[in-house]
Amino acid sequence: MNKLKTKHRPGTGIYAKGNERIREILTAARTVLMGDGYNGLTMRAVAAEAGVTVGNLNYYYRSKSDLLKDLLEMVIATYLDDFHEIRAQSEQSPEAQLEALLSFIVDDIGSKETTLFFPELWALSNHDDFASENMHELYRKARFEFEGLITEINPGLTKQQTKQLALIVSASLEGLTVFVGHDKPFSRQRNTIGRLTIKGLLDLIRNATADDFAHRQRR
Amino acid sequence: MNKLKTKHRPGTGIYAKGNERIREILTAARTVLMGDGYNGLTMRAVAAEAGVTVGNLNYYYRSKSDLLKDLLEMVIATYLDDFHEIRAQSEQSPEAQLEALLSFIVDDIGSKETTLFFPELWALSNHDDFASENMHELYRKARFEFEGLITEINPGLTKQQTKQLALIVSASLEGLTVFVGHDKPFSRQRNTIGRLTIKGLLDLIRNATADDFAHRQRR
Amino acid sequence: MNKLKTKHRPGTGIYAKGNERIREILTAARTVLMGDGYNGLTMRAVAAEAGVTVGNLNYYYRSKSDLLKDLLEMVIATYLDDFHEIRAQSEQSPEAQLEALLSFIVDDIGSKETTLFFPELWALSNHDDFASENMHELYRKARFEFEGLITEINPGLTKQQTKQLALIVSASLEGLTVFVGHDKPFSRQRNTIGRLTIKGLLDLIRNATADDFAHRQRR
Amino acid sequence: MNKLKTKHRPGTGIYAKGNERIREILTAARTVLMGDGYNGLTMRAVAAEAGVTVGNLNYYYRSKSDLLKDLLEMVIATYLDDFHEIRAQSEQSPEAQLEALLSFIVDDIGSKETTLFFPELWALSNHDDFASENMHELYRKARFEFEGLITEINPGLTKQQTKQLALIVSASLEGLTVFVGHDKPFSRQRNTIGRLTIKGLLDLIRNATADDFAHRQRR
DNA sequence: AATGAATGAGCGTTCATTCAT
DNA sequence: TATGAATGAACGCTCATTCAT
Repeated sequence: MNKLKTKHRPGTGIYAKGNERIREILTAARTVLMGDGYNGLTMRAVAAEAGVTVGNLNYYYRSKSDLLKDLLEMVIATYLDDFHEIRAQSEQSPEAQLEALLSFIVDDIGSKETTLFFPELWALSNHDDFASENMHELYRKARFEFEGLITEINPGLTKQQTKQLALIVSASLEGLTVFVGHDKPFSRQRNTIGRLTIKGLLDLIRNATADDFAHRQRR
Repeated sequence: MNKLKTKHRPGTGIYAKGNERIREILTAARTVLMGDGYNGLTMRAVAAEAGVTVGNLNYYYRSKSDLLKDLLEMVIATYLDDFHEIRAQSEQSPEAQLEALLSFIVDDIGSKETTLFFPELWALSNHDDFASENMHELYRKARFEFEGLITEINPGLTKQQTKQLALIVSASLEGLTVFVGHDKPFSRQRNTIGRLTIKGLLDLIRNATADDFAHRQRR
Repeated sequence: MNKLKTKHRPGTGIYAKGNERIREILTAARTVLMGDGYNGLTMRAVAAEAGVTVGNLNYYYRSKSDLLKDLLEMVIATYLDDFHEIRAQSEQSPEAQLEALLSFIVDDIGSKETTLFFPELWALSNHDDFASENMHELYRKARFEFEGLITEINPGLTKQQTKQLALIVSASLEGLTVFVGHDKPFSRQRNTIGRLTIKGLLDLIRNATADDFAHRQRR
Repeated sequence: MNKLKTKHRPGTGIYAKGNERIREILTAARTVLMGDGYNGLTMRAVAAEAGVTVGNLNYYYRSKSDLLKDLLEMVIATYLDDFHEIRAQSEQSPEAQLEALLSFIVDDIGSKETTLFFPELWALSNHDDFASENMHELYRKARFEFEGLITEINPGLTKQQTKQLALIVSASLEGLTVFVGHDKPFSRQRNTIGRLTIKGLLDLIRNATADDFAHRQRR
């Protein structure tokens, strides 16, 4: 299902050793990206972090852009994996399932990785098409999970209305990152704020009617 | 009131000519930052955009860091100015006032400047203390406007609860940037999604009780 | 007698104010040269030290080279002035007079100014003709003082032999700078070492015979 | 015995090719330093002289300071090597041995390399700790050679007195550099002046008594 | 699969100098 | 006299990338 189109140089990463190197390189790249931002993501820094020479890094990744692509795909794939796992575990009411899902996201926002990675991704997506496409694909898949549950909770909504609600749910939580993420000013209130945000979203989903989606004239 | 501590080289920008150059430089820097991201924000690029030599740019800004500081302060100050203007114009019910304020923010999210600037700021704030402090000061002042209105709408809330609601309001809207911002995949649905998000937030504010803020044990 | 051919821009330094500025600039330049070496002697550094703008500094000195020339001449002239003063005070035996003169030089070597200035001058003289000429003129004048006394002490020597002895006297003392100068490893033994060096030189002068100057074949 | 702690980038200069490049670079750096002084010692100039790109120069030497350190150590080590060779060859009387040693130094002062290098070193040592330390270490080792011979010539001296005489010997010769060095005003009289200086020093050593080192009150 | 060597462009910054006012 | 503004070259250094081995 995950047709991962890896960007490392064709003919490399064939044997176990090379394959492992690639994994080390990508992990190192993630570390560097989170630590110093995209600005600090240099081939040299990645090579040093991975304990590899610059020449060798360029053997696996012919260009920095290729490395970035694989890096983004790897990190994003990781988030999707986590996501699928969570959903599989739930066997409760749709509300409870959605709440659990959103709670998981709030918790995840508190992790260092997520707090540091996503802002880089958001910024990158404004200047890099590849980053933009992959990011939106990630969010699309995440919203897909929400949409199923939203339909169960409020079956009267049209497909598009459901999608719009899913978008709001996703965006509202993402917006918390900068404020309650790891080491952020309100990280200690993450739980309270997260739960309250989720409550508001669940209420919105439950009570939404066609009227709420009507086009209104701007004054 | 706005004690702007500019960072350009002391002794420069005194006459009209120099002062205007500084303005040109900052505008150019903003353009470059939004166009190519922080990564593309080089002294040479700014100088070229401003139609100035590198030497002259360094005459006004001794270091790139100083330039960035003034740039952030300028852009952030602009947002605060807009903000104060909006609030002054309202003489309606608190709900209507808050709705107007949030609608303004949603509209602003649709502007190219905001869509491109804030993700850079979020990313930067993870690696640069100055950016972090100024960003959070901006948001603090924005929330301050919300808090007054929230108190009027729901006077039963404690100070802290009000603050937490204001944070949720701010974060939920900011989160929309990546999805309904300028040239983003859902920018054409910005109005509908924005209004719906605002509705959910207003409902949350109206109906919030002390219970909603209670600490619940995590499993 | 001192036909100081100042190098500052013609037409400047005419009035008292400008003249004083020039003095301030030269003092500042000397401070910078001694503090940071010739390498640190930049127009900007001198201007800052003198409390003057770069533009104004270039008004007085059209080029860095002109400033350096005046600086060298000023500092060297100062040394010559000191020198003449010393000699005038002596009314003792030639040996005592010479000893007093050399003692003065040893003391002077201990001063921060001399310790820092002369090595710069020696290095400069290898790459800058002007510096070389002025330096050697200074030493020539210094040796001239020695030569008169040496002749009195040992009248049997030819003119050239006297000159050669004067050169040895001068060089031997200058060589101490790097070792017993201000803040140098042996600065605390400056007195003992200086006196012993002087003793050796006086003995050499007293006992020198024509034989000592004979050309001997190498190997 | 020579624990040369080279400062070039770790991981470089391993193969013959790289090692030779380093040698070329250091030679080029020496040439530039002697030709244009420390002031003219730029990375670009060294790279050009060595026939290497700036990038490649920085590959071997991460910083100019590292390059300077290796340069100083190399040149200084060369002088020490010469020194040790000379001493080994002598099997004559102590006076003759010392005279030979000092004659060698006088000859060396006449070489272009020494005439140009040492003044730079003296100036540098006033502003650069590394240069200062290495320079004084060089002189310390040189004096060590003298001290042994002085003790043989005049066994009645204390250790400290011997050391002071050695210092005078060293300083007196070094002081000649500026006057009788290569292309200096009195370079043609180097031999005569050198021999006479050496004679004075040998006499001083022979005749020195404890009295000469007594502390005398300054008037 | 991996190394060290090398390139050339570009980075932020400083410099001596010029100029209009 | 003196200022602030401006230039263009050069500085030390880092970068992504290439290449021979």
